[in-house]
Amino acid sequence: MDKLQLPTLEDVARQAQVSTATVSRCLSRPETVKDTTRERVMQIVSELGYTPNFGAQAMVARRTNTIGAVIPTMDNAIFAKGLQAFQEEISKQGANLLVASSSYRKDLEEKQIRSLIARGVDGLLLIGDDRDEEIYAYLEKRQIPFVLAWNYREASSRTYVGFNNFQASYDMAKLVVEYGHTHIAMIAGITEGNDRALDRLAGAGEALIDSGLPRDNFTVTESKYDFDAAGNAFEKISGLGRPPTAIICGNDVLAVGAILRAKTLGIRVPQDISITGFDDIEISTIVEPGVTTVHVPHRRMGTSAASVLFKALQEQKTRSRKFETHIVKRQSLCAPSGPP
Amino acid sequence: MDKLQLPTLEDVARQAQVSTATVSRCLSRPETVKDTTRERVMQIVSELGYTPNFGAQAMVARRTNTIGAVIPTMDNAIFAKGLQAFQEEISKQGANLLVASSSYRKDLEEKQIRSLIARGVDGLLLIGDDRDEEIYAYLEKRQIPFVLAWNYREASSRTYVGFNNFQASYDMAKLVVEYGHTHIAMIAGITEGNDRALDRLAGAGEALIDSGLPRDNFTVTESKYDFDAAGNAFEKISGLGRPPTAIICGNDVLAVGAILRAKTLGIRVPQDISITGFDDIEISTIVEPGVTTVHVPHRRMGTSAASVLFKALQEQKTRSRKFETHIVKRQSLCAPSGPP
DNA sequence: AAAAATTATGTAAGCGCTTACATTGTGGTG
DNA sequence: CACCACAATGTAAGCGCTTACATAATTTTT
Repeated sequence: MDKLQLPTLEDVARQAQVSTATVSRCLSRPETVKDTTRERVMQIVSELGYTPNFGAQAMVARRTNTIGAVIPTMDNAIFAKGLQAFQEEISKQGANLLVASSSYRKDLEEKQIRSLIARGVDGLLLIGDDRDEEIYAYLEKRQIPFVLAWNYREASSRTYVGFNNFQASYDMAKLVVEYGHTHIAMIAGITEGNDRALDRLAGAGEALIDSGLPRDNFTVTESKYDFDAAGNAFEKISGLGRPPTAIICGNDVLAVGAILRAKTLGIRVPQDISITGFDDIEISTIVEPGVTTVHVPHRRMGTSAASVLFKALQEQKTRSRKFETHIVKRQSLCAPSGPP
Repeated sequence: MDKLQLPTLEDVARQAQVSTATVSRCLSRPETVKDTTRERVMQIVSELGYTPNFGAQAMVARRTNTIGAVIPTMDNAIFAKGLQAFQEEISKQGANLLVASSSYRKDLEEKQIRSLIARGVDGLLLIGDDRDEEIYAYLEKRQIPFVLAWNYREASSRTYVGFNNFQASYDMAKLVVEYGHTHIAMIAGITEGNDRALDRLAGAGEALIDSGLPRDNFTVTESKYDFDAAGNAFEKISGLGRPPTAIICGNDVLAVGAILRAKTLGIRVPQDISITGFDDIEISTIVEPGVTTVHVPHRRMGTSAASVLFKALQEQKTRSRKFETHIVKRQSLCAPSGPP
């Protein structure tokens, strides 16, 4: 069977005995058409099950009412919550969301961005800001409004909707020090192409230096965001000659992965070693001990990203939006139990 | 500043001193153009940063290379994993994914489906099959290929890519009975508009009847998919005159919610009461005790849904694809500890 | 080397819609 | 009742692209 021939504006016009212009007006600005005519037209429209052709409409309107989003992965509670909220807001505004994922790979992300633009998205949601200048230039050139989410930078001409990863991580590290820890490790996310991971690493590092701890007391490992990889990183760290008394993790997945492995190894958290997380996703409350972590307002951030983007679409200008984070204390962090 | 005037095919053609047809061919079927010409054209294309206009292309090609998906929510590991895999496959095929969520509401789902179709999606991914006949008629009329995922029905003309929720739940209930439980409750998902939840409820019910248990020994509560609601359901059940010794939960979120509340109430799982889940999402392995649950191959299902859809797009016919599930035994289910 | 076959390119007709502008209809004014 | 203002509708020119078909260039065949 052939691709069905859908009814066109002209079909409606013919049957309603009016011109295509009138039908078009009935649909887009009904108040400009006489009541009796409009009723007759709309009758035919629904009779025929007419729906305007998207391509044609997009072509002449020069917009698609579609927003694109490129996120590292959907399969991760960190982005899922925010993205869901983003989508809801988009939908509320009568637009649609085109999603692509980059698997945390710069090259793939660039490909996805270009693809979404070729698909005619009106605006873009991107995560973080670590990408080639060339991409920004392209975005600029094509005049595509975009917002950078999940991070925030004070002095920047770009539009951010997020929080200060550096500061939040700094605060967490300071807290760990306040608890009395002097030998600290960090399991960071892969920092390559991930400004959030890098900022969190840098923030923690600076806090420890500011606290006067010798550099040697701070060990850093990078790990992929999965339980097993984090577990391996934990195992390596805990096997060190003089293991740290606390591990700051770049996010909750890493923290939970570390805790799970600790259990396997018979290491008690937090008595033997403290562990902290970042993001405050669900699993942090489920694992035992609960993870002391940085709470991030995922949903509000997603919703806000959408509204900022819409504002950019209507007016020309936008302003960044900064969210505050705070530390949620659970059980995975406590004071070190003295020298072994 | 005005909307930037992007370069068109004609701009490229003029600068490369060829016709628009040649430029178009360079882009779509490069092998039909002489090497020297093609190189000259491509040079200009990249110089101008030309990207074909989506609307125009879609209009004449009568396809958008876009697949739509309407899922209950992205903010839930159940769909996130599968959707991510679905998206990856779509992307591999050079198409894009348009996502919408229905919040488990039939009316919203219908709206989203219509909206996606108006946006010109070439095919659709839908979850389950409980929706008005009218929608199927519409899909049929517009000849939009679609697959129904996360469920599977033997005798149906529609295309399913999923598993037998009824059977899987039946098996789980049978297992619970085998362990020796005779008083059993179920915390089901909201079954209204959710065939998976309904099938799981029905499957468990039938298993208990087949096992010869009196109907009165089986209590059913429906609950939203969140920890707190599930916790409330658990509390209600555990407060009954003669509480059941096992609770079969419609999915893992419900099971974990129940376990969490049990802890709060000082009820031991599984010693005092056994709890089972469904879906085998991450949290089932993290919570203590680990949840005995039905493992579902989320990623394979997502990938498969995409390929089935592409096959539908190319040829006309598709076949459903059934996945097998199996029970993963963890610690939340054990034999009842004898009469209280 | 001319004819035939093959390859490369150009011409132009749409695809379905919106909208500026032109035309026609309607009712109010002097 | 001629004239004007305004409302309702129609006409037709694109929007940027693909592609069938026509034409020109090149290679193969005899």
